[in-house]
Amino acid sequence: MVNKRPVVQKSMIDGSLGYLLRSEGPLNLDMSLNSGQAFRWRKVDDVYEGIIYGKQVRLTQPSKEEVFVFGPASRELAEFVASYLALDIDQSDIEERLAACGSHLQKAVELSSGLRTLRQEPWETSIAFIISANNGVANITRVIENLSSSFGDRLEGPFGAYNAFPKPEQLVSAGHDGIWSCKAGFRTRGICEAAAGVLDGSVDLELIESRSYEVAKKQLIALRGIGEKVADCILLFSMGKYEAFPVDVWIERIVRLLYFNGSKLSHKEIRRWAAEEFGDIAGFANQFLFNYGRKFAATSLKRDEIAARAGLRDPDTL
DNA sequence: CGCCAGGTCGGTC
DNA sequence: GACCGACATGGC
Repeated sequence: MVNKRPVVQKSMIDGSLGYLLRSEGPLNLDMSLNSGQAFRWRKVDDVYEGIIYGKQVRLTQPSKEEVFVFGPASRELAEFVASYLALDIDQSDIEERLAACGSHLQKAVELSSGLRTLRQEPWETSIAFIISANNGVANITRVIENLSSSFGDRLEGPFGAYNAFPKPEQLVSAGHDGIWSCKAGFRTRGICEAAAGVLDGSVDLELIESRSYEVAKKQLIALRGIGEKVADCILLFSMGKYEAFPVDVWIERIVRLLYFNGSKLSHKEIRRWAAEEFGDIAGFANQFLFNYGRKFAATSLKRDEIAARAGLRDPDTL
């Protein structure tokens, strides 16, 4: 799955110095940064500004399989960016294998070719997806921003001041009230406990990452605010466990519609089905199916219409 | 007012 | 095991 190291070279675009990263296969930077995996990227024209490993970066996609990292980025940072974007993953191979899984996946891949599964930082990703529980993307983004501006380090970057995502000790000293004031709601307790655990060492995210998918998932689920779905998101988006298949409302809808004629199906059954169907690349399939499901929603394909398409009389069975 | 959002938890049966 | 209501918050 992982082939060559991505090519990183010093370069210049429109008079700006920086590094050019070459991707292994299709890449759609815009889609990859705005597909609900990451919550802190801001777009201005065709330039994306974000924070990777605490460093402020600006990216753009000058051509089909390239990313430009605006200077003054070091080679080391450029390589972090390449790793974050998972440019070393052979995306052509992934997309071909998924397309071979059937016409639905083929369409889903066609729709979102170049959608990468990012390799983010486990700590920030864990908190972000604890926040995601029964929440909308706009709200999740707002809470993460509130936490960062209230408790993260205020830093001067090459493109202006910015706030790093708070470290565990910063969230611990923020306390329950501090986190609550960031509008985290009932997820506050989970955030507090996760921060305390990581700080005192009883929760070791690196160690969890080094375990098998099954063991790592059990250890994550032991934490408050992390259930099956959130654990799978953390495992997939930050720990390279590509067999993880997070099942949320969107995945449930699209899987039921495309593969089960709209009939009811428990989340457990969906996970089992995905493991059977996609095996070690279920996580990539999940990303494409999720985008596919969201696309339906964007084109105002609501419950009734989905039901009609699936040939159902009762949209309530959806 | 209602329902929904990249769900989880602590009850029940 | 499985099902169910409560849970903060904001948008529509």
